Amino acid sequence: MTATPCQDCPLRPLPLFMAQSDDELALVQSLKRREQTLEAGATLIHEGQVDAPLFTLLEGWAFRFKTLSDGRRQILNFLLAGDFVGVQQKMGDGAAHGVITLTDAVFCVFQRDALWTMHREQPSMGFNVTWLTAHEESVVDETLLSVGRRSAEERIATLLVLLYKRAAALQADHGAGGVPFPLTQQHVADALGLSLVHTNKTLRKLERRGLHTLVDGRLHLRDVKALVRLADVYGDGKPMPRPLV
Amino acid sequence: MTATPCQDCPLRPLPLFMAQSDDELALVQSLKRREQTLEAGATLIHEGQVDAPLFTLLEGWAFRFKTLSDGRRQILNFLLAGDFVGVQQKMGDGAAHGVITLTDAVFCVFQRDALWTMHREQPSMGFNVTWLTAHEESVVDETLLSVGRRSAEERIATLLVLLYKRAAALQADHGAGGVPFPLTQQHVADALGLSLVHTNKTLRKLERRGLHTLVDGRLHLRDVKALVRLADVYGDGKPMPRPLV
DNA sequence: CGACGTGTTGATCTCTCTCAATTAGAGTGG
DNA sequence: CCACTCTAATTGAGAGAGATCAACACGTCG
Repeated sequence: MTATPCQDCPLRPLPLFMAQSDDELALVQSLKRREQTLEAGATLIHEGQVDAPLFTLLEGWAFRFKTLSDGRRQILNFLLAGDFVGVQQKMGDGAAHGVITLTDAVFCVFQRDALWTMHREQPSMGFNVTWLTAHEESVVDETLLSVGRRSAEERIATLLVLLYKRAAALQADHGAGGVPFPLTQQHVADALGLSLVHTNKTLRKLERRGLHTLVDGRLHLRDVKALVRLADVYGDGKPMPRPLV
Repeated sequence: MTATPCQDCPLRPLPLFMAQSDDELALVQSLKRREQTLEAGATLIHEGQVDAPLFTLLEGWAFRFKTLSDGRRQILNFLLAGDFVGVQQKMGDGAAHGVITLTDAVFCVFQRDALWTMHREQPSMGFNVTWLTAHEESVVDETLLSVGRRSAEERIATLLVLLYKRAAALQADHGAGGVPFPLTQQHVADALGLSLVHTNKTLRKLERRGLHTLVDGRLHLRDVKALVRLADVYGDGKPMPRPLV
């Protein structure tokens, strides 16, 4: 439980994050409650939980999800280092989604009213939070497009390309040596609205075609061109620089 | 083009919206550029458009969508009076989604930097925007759950229930006499990731079973209990009071 | 009156799901 | 060191929900 001072946050050096003023840093520091370490597969937020605090994912992978009462599960999006969790259930009846870790993970925990304090004391950070939230929505939008209108092959290609880009952006080598891929096929299935079996078959098909390899928890894209063509994603999909909160 | 003063905004009396201080009203008023009236089926924002301003929907219905290059379209969510449009494409490469009206509609247009000004000058409003954005994401989350994990019947039931509640909340009679339902079956199909034909058959099946009626552009829920059971939505789905921006 | 958009219905077709069984690796305990 | 167990990945076979193809009905509108 040795909380890293925000000043030394491991996220700060990453090119993905914008510089913070001293004031902003001090404010975040003052709102930070503690750090929370969870092992892989642990639940950070239960579906329907009330009063969940706010989190920033410092290290590791996690995902947000919703389930139907008979157990069918839909993964809403994946959370990587720097992602913000918990803005949604602010106010009102509790979390509409759960959060579970994919790997051992470290979260930065903020008290519940931090969101408002941040807006009030440092509007620039409030603005960043708005932007971050909007950006997360656009990620969900893209997944909805996949699940609603892409074939199984296309969905998988899209997921591989987008997750690869996000993970690569967090690495020094920008993904040259592949990126960690801590999802089981069940996670992929739940994220794309597919069955486990069909996910497996489709994944194997793409792999046999030489589009990617997936060994030992690491993802390599072997034929980005073909994957992008399948995925039909706009632009180069590179994430924009994001504000750090 | 007689712009309504925000003071007299038709949205304000609605129970759904929170009271605004005079300062807040004055600020919004100062940021408001003009009103824009569009007829049904018109494009407010083109997919990929850059520099789109911010909008609030004052009157009518619209929807956000994305398309694949071969024309397959996914509707991301529906916009009703009071909804905010355009936070997403702030910053960076342009809108990731398009917006088209379903009915004749009136939008309140804000200059592009209004988002930042609002945060800076009135943090309470900035906070509201964050919250509104997060809330919209949760609507998309719910749709993703539908499209990913619900059967065609369940998806349609969910859409009917949720749209009904949203529309009813905007009416004085709270939906007693049904609510307007300006979607064609193609819209329903595009929102739920179904084909037009299958949407029609499923819609008819539910209607024949007496769960709802859909005549003359108005939706009546005849058996809410059964619809909710099919939809498997948590809580009573009633929208929470929302901040007005 | 013909063109068009929307809704409706029947007949196939196929993509994806479900069921079932097997393999491989990682732990655990004897 | 060897069962034994568990989880994740894999593959085949059959079934089914939903897609596609094709017609037709109805109203509006120029």
